[in-house]
Amino acid sequence: MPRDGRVVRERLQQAALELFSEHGYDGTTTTQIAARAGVTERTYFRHFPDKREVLFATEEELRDLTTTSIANVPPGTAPLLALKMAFHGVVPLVERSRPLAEIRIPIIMTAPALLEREYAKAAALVTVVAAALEARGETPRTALLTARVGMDAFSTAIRRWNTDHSGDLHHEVDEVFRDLRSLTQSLD
Amino acid sequence: MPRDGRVVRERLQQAALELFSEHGYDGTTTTQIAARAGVTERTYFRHFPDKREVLFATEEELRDLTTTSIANVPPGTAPLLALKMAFHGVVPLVERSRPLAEIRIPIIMTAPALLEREYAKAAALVTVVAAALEARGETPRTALLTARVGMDAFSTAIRRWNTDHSGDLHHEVDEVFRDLRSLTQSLD
DNA sequence: GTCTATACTGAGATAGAC
DNA sequence: GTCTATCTCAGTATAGAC
Repeated sequence: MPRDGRVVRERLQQAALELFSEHGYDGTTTTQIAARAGVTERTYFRHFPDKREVLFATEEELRDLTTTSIANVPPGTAPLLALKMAFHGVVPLVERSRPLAEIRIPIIMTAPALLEREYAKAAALVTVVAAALEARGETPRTALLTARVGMDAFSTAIRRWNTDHSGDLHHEVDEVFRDLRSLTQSLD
Repeated sequence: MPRDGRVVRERLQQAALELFSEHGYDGTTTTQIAARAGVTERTYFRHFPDKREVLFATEEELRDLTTTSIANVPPGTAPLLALKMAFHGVVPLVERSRPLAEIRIPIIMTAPALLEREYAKAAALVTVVAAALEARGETPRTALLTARVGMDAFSTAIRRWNTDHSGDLHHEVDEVFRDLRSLTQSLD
């Protein structure tokens, strides 16, 4: 058995994907995941703090790229526009992740415990985005509202891109921000 | 021991509030909650599906009032404006709930497991709001985006109202929707 | 790596409310 | 008697302590 931590970690992730797909989340035990990866249950919990987290370890890359994308938008850009521009920089990562997402999402949808973790990850991302906006000089008030609305827009774009099987996520991002603009026109 | 289900349920909720405040969420067992309410642990799980849910049973009232408030907005009103108007109808309930919220929120903030449930409840509310908008004739696409953005606005207003100790939630609602309007101006 | 506490589940028995 | 709420008992799996 390889002792390389990264290898073990990836095997655990792969084993979890397989077992959750085969027997469902509730029908799979952490012992089974560990066994299929060739390690003990104790080793599983050294890599992931709980049974759910094995499915969410990919979020870090998204978080980091989002943060740097926001930081790279030219200074002085209005906050929501800055997010829209930054999201275009994140599109390639999301597009690359589609094959994995097509396995992950059906699993997550069937287990309330996993859905909760998904929402928590989204909330954590909003916090990170708000911090990135504050680093650009926005006030905490503006940063938080903008981060929430912006992440709504981006996740809505991704959702439409997935469900409508549309080819271009860039296009969906632009469209959802246009929708956002017209929705708020009615507030005058 | 009283066999009335409602009485037992409320005693479990009260016991949980007390014990979580005294010893924290992790420092409290479901057995202790049940014992303080004068029932067995098994009875606790008859009333609440898990240890967290005892703190979230009040959400139903908010959900129902939100739904009816949206339905009562005059037909033909633009969707985001309709939500803003509906939220003003929900304000009294939120204001009335403040004393309980002041006990609940500090507990929730200290336990990641409770935070996750809070996010899940918010997501469920977004789904309900989207359905209420669809019932008004909006397309699913518009309904979902509007529901997400609208609930962001409302929860941001409530958050500002709580942290700034401002007196009037109506005012915060109006202000956050004005903020939303000006944020999206930059998208042109 | 071992051991244990605790969250949670299922089946069947029992006790009040009507 | 019927129904529903609660209790008893026995167990599994997660997660954390040692």
